[in-house]
Amino acid sequence: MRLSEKKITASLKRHGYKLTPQRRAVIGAIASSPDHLTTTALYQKVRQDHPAIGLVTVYRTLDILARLELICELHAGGSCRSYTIAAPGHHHHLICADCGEVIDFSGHYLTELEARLCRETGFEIEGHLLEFIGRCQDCQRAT
Amino acid sequence: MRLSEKKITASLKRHGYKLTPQRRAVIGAIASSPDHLTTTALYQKVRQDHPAIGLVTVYRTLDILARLELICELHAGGSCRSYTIAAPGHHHHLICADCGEVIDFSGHYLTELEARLCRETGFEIEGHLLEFIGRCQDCQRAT
DNA sequence: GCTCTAAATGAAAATTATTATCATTTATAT
DNA sequence: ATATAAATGATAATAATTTTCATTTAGAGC
Repeated sequence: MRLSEKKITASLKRHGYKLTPQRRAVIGAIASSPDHLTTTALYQKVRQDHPAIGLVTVYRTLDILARLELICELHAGGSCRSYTIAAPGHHHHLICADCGEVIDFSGHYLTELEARLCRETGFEIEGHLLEFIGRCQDCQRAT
Repeated sequence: MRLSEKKITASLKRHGYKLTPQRRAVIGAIASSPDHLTTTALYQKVRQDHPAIGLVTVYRTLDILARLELICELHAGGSCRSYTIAAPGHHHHLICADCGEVIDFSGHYLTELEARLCRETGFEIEGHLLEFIGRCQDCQRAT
């Protein structure tokens, strides 16, 4: 279950951040897209509603949202970093190596492994990222 | 089991790439480090033996090696991209959120999940990346 | 070993992504 | 309504990566 826009703004306020129109616009843009978007893509999307917004503000907002774990940051091939609304505890992606499509899937397959790694390495594990790389149906056909 | 330097150079030749001293130096540097290194870190390491090498050549070599899947590319927090010798089929990392230490661990925990995802989504899965984010023992103590 | 040629290199410039600075504006507690 | 700390946007700075291009070189063929 993805976080709602309302929960996100509530969490921002709870943490003492002001709720500016710019922040609302960024949250709106990210919440209304099912996909992972890069900072630049998001900037362009936000500007449709809010032409005066600065790229820097988008960066700053994403930074805050990611710290609060309200959005999910994904690092992948080439030009790094993209974001999507967080689905708490789930960071499971299926990424198409050709077209870059990202599908999220849910599941808690890793609890046991996580416990074992804690024991064996002394790491304190905070989260995980599981990505499968492959080719989506469309790109398979396109070959 | 990590790929040996010899296997890497053999694969390069097999694919029609020339074996230049620069490429040997980059391969040597990456093979002799147990850690993930960023391009810049690697550049500095290579320059100890080969002071005249250009940063561009390091980029180019890493690019080729990554394409041939002879090294493993890791995208993680902040200043992206680091590399280590590939251990075919294993892309399992334990990353410290504080100091950035990366520990590789082995295991084949995902085969079953992978099969299920193929069935359900029609993706053709080529590989995966499993990262646990947490804090290593040193950084836990440092708090 | 010597020659030739396509491939590789390195210097420099160009792009792109991200972060810092700072004067101005604004959300919100009072 | 007002005061003020926080947020914004323009600009500049930094960092990471890629492109360009003239020069050099690995290695195939003799």
